[in-house]
Amino acid sequence: MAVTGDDTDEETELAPSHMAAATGDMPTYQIRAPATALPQGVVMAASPGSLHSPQQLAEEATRKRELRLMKNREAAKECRRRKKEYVKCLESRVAVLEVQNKKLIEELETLKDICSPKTDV
DNA sequence: CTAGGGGTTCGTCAGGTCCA
DNA sequence: TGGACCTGACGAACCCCTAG
Repeated sequence: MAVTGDDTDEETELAPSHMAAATGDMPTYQIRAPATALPQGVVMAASPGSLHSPQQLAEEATRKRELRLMKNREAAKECRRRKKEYVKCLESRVAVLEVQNKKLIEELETLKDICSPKTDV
């Protein structure tokens, strides 16, 4: 996300969405992706109807768990990537606002100089 | 050289929200 | 309401730096 000099748009794609998740005051910064592509190598389950023996059931449970862990692993990576991006975005915004603030302070000082009564020396 | 402290990254779990 | 998804929290592994 390129942040240009005086870019002050209020609604970036990373703007905090609906609410603070779970515990906190930290805003969320996610956009629900419409679809998640399965990582390579993932084989979808056989139809449940084809399972018979306890061993097959156990294998299916194991396979489901591994699939879940893999998906969560990918989700965690994506979540961290978005968070980094969000933090970068905030930092850029801070930089922009600091520049703005500095300019305003300078302007204020200039106006004060102009408006204040002169003191003779 | 090495113990250990601080920082980063990663995988996992738990608990929350969202949606069919 | 159950399953999918998201994310904070936590611990482990790793790296780098520094004092002794």
